[in-house]
Amino acid sequence: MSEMTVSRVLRNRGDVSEATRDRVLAAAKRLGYVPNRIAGALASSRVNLVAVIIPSVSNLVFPEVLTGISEQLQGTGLQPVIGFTNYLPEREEEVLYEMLSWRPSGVIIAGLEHTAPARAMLSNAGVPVVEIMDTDGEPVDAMVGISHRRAGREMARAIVEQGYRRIAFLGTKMPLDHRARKRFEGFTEILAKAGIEIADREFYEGGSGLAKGRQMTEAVLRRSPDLDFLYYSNDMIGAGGLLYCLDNGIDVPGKVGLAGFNNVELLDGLPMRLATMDARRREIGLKAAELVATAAAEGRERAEARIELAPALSLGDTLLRR
Amino acid sequence: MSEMTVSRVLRNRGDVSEATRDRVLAAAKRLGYVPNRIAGALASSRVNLVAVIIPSVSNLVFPEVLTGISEQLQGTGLQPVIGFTNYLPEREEEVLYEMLSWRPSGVIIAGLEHTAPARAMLSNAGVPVVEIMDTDGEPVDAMVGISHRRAGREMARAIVEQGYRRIAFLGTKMPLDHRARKRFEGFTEILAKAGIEIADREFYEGGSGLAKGRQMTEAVLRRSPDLDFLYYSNDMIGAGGLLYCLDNGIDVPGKVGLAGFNNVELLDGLPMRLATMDARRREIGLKAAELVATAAAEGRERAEARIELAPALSLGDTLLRR
DNA sequence: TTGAAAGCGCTAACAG
DNA sequence: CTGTTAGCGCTTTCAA
Repeated sequence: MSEMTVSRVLRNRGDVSEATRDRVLAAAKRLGYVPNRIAGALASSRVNLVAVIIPSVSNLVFPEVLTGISEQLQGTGLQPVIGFTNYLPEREEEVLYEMLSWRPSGVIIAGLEHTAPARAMLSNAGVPVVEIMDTDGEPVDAMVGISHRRAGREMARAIVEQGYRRIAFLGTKMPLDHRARKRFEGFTEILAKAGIEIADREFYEGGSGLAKGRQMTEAVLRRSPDLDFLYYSNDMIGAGGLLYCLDNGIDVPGKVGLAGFNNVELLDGLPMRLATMDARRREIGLKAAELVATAAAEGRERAEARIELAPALSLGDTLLRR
Repeated sequence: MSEMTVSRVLRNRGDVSEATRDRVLAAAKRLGYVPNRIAGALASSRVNLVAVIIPSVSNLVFPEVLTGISEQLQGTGLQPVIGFTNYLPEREEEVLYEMLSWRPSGVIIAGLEHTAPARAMLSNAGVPVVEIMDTDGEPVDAMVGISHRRAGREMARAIVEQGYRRIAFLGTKMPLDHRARKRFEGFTEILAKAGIEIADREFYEGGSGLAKGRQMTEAVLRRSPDLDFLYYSNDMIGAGGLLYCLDNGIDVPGKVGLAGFNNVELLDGLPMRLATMDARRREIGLKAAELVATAAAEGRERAEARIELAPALSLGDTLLRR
């Protein structure tokens, strides 16, 4: 029997007689044969891999996106391959180069901001590229996400409507985090329209966590005791802030209102529900994977879509009318 | 100039004159050339990929392991490629097959329990295989982790020593989660030696989170109001339980002591520090990656090591002498 | 339904 | 320091 016949059986392609097929399968199993996709890919110029490039996996944000991607890719024959950038543009460039050298069937990459060489690689990749999470900008090919500017604006509107006036922002140092920056910009834009200026701000570096939220909250309230609202760049530090306030007998949301961002499900179950905004992470993953899978299946070189999901505001118990 | 010279420049191999090198690099950059690793790998039978197979990334446990792996692999020229099994043995088998078909330079896989075909694939892979997280069992090649039986035993000892007697276990349904099961076994073993039987138990399915911890705690305390200790299978549900107790005026650790597992840093900052046990996740990732990298660099087909790290008990504020 | 030949884009090995 | 030749393990294409 020729290797050709074996190849046909293993790929379920072309016509092979039952008898031959069974013999091949039996032999493959007995020998523990695992086909060499490297050779297969080279010969067919088809690779069943989708490159997924995200900043990190400790952020609580990305696991859900990945879940969506995995789920959607099930059954398409495509496999996600994940790479991490640690929020470093140069690292992103390296990872992208590395992944493209494997000629994946598509690329899903977080954010719209990339170095010039990275953008060049993406537009020359010859496969569908979906930029995710953010829609405030121009994608190389397709994008799926929410507008973080809008998210910031909507939260600001809700806060102003409830009568809060002495408002502080607490979040990451932003040069690296474009999405947090855009939320901040949208946020201050609406405040400005209402004649309000950010009363104080507090930034942190390193991992977020409840403890970090406590520290920051203590620091900012000590510095500006008259604050009546704290807007956090994520739920984790927001939850820390909430716990700090409760521990210290600070009336929430009467004396101080609080809001976070992301709608982290893990945190349901806090003493109060933190006001937050759902970033639609899972849906972003699902949709991005669908775009890639469809385009790849049709042999298109681009996905070409712009999908903006609406961030969903939830007021919880910490942003109430007083 | 021959393609061979180009290849040499791009791989930094062999002697090439400065002038030629510069010309090649310039041309590569200008053309946006990205080498085809598929062809390269086929020709050289060298693949700079390390397969990393873990259950999921929403577990809070695995992100840290991945961080350790990524970190250690930096600079070795090796790249981790991650696959998810969702705790399903059949899925693990598929993912493993898929990954091995790319002929990675090494495999890092969570757990010691695999289907027979999966074990066969691992032992025939011809590359170093490191099984991580758990050391209670026989590895195919190498293993790095903690003994979950021992972790359960040590926690039980600490609890018994503090005089607790009416002890409940709260955790996942265990058929899928071997490590939780082993902790439970170690735990009950020590209790039995002290003449104590588990007073109650409560299991859950689906994602863990604070809310789940609250529900379970309420349910178990309602059913068995005389409990004096709750041992949770992870910190997240433990934290939920803690918040429940505090909200309901239950004296912790006076009336009820609490302990979790994992030492999730994110949760530092709760009103009380939960007793827990550090599973040494980051170090496991670091060590596993080091084993693979070393073996791969030396061209060995096996890593052959058994590294058991000691789980570190921290008593926090919820497992105090009363 | 099966087989034979050619070649995917690169690198090992050797020659110049 | 640079070039040539062969071939990695498959799939495509065409012939039988």
